[in-house]
Amino acid sequence: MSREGVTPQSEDFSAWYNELVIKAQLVDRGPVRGTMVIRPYGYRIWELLQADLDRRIKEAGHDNACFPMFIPESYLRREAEHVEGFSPELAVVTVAGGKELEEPLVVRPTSETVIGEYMAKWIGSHRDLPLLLNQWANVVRWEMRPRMFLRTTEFLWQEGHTAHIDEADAMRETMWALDAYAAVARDLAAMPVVPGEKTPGERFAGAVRTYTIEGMMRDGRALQAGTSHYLGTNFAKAFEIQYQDEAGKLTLAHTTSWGMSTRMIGGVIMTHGDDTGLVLPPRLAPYQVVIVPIGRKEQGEATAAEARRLGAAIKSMGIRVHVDDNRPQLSPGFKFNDWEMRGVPIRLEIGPRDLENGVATLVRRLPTVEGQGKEAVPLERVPEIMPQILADFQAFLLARAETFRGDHTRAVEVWDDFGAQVAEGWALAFHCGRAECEDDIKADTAATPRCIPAEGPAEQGVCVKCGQPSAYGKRVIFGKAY
RNA sequence: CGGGAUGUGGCGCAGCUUGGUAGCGCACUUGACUGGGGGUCAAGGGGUCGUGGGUUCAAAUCCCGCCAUCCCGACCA
Repeated sequence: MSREGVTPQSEDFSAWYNELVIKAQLVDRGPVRGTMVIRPYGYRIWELLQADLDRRIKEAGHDNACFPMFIPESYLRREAEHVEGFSPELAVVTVAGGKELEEPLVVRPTSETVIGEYMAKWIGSHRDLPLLLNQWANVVRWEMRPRMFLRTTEFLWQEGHTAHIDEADAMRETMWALDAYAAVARDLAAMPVVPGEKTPGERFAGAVRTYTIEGMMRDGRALQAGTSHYLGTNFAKAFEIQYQDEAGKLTLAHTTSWGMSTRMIGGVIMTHGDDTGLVLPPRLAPYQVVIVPIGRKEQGEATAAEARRLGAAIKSMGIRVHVDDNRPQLSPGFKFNDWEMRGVPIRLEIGPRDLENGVATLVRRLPTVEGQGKEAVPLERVPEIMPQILADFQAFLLARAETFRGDHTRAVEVWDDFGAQVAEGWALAFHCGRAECEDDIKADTAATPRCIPAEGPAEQGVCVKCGQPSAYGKRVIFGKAY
């Protein structure tokens, strides 16, 4: 790792990512394998995501709650598929208070089981439904191969858990959550995503149907950025979540669960970042604007004073701004590079020359249609134009990501073209729907079915791999995934 | 769990082959100059060399064990 900057993304994407998350001060390595310390700069991004999603969740009628992180091991066992799916990655506490425990405690990998137990307790009548719960929590999954944000041993997320009177209502809920995730990804993260259903092989352990939003990273790989599950009556059976219907008959509830995690931050990094470092969409940037005063002595005092005054004016517009006036040991050039690496959307420079001319020098993190290089903006106009500049930059990032995804997605008709396409991006292909066939494809190309896109046109064909008739009535997106 | 690598001031590394005073760059502290794209000079502070044992007059260096982390593959939000 060199002192200046990061390994260029174009040279080694993986090294770029690993260095960048540390150097941009988003995270530090945790003391335990696979864990991360989320530093203030990274945590602020999470808070911004969280604030928006939490608002949506509450507006749609859900209430936040918080369940214990320790789950009796026996709970997990009650749903056969669920326990089978999670067993390999559980952290289990067997000793506590200096004594061997009678029943081991699992550190929650997700909370369907505990919450199911309490749903059963709290639901009696059809009038108790729907029960709409959400919790913001940390969960632990002992993953084989950790990667900052994308797959850490412990991560933060939100998990929604709901119980409904019937399948139709539960499915409405499932799709509501998926839409909310797509909206957060698109509107905040400027990350275009494809909503769709997972194939049976990729389904959540214990779900009847799993839905996902898939984003494309700048190396062409796919990232599952949020999932929503219709759990049918699987957990209702296991935990006896039932209600008396209007006729007085005891009936199983239909449940859902849905989650979005700190992985989304990894998605932001890999959707927008470039050789220079992070590129943060304004709506998620801890600092939307950074002001760098230039000059020493009296000049420095004057520019710093103006920078602070301008900073206050910009802040009063509701914009997150930082004045970099407390690091006299660093040269302006260093600061420029530093803030670019850390992904700040807009930089304002105020030097003696600017002051003479009554302007600030404005620089965008990337050249956009609105502005290319540096431009001088009259000081008094800066605050009023800033909201639009930020909005334009946000829109530019989304459009750029959409273009990138379009350029790296192709329909593939024959197996000979498949490998090359998934090396670059996504392949839209027909598939027979057989799990063994998915496995063959994965063994050959490392690609997996990412989703059956909700928006995909109805089409029939033959499986790109084995030639059998296609399933699903449309093409499936294949890609290499994180 | 397989394959590869690494553990030496805060960070990045050299030193190990051939045992003998622990070194370099960056960062940090102080001062001066400098400041519009990763400054210059000067003077400083800071290290049980991952860990346990062994060999030796003497171990960062040689031998054995252990631990941890990272990277690449098989599982996953």
